[in-house]
Amino acid sequence: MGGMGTGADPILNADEAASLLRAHGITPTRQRVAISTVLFACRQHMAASELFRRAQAGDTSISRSTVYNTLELFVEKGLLQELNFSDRSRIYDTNLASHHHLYHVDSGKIEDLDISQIKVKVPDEVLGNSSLVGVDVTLRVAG
Amino acid sequence: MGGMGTGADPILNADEAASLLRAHGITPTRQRVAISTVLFACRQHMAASELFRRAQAGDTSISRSTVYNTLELFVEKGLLQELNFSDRSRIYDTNLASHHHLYHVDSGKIEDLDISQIKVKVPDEVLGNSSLVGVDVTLRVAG
DNA sequence: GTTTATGCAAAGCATTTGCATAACA
DNA sequence: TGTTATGCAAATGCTTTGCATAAAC
Repeated sequence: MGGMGTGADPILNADEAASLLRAHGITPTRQRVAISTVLFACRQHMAASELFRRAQAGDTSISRSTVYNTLELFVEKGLLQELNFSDRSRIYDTNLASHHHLYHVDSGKIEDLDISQIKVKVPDEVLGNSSLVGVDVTLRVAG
Repeated sequence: MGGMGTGADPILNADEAASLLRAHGITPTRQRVAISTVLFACRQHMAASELFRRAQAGDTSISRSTVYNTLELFVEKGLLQELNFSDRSRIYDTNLASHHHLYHVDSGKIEDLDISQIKVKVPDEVLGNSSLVGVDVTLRVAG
């Protein structure tokens, strides 16, 4: 990865997770803490469905609805970013910084690229009357 | 759209569709011709599921499997491009040229951008040992 | 007559929904 | 008590699969 990050440590224990949630205006319930832990334990991109599976496997049993509700809440509160890969699943990213992606077509792995690593030039003409909300770049690579 | 295209006319009749298919090494069955017609009739991005619905609505009845098989075949034979938008559906593009996308976040509409309209600079370092297969840029715009 | 394409119905998978229960302030 | 969170089970939507039939060469 490109040496980015938000300054937070990659791994959280339960107490740290609770603080993080509170800091974002989220009531730290047992389930939300568990989800945060799974999410930030392995700093990587994770599908909602996979998170549900992992959460169930752990000691804290959590329902599907709660997982989906919670992830949505986390995005709303700025704790996560939702990605746009066509996996027919919701993919979340603990990396909050604006960044691009390197997609390994063979393995399906996704890596982050620092925003500064890719230069994109968008002429005003292409936007017309619309305003630019964001630029997503995905480099597809093989091997 | 950005004045691109592959030189083909936007609208096909049945005979033209059959020729197009043959030119790509595809046996022009009744169903495949019908699918091509729907696909190229409205030159735009279309989801597999929507194509299925439109095809059924038309005079030629086509099964789900045939639609999905055919779209896969068309991609394989270079008649279509499959896109990576996270709509939880397969989206196909009749525009074969390498190009980028303008995504209207409000309406969900997708527009094509000519490859020349966006300049992207990818330093060699970010690729490591992998080789670049493609660059996908999506501009998210509002309003 | 063998290969290739199509159709049908069911299964699979991720997500969403409605409503009842539980936790919390 | 009233609000907020969770759980369960069923429904939804799109895609995939297996196998039988039909069409093409």
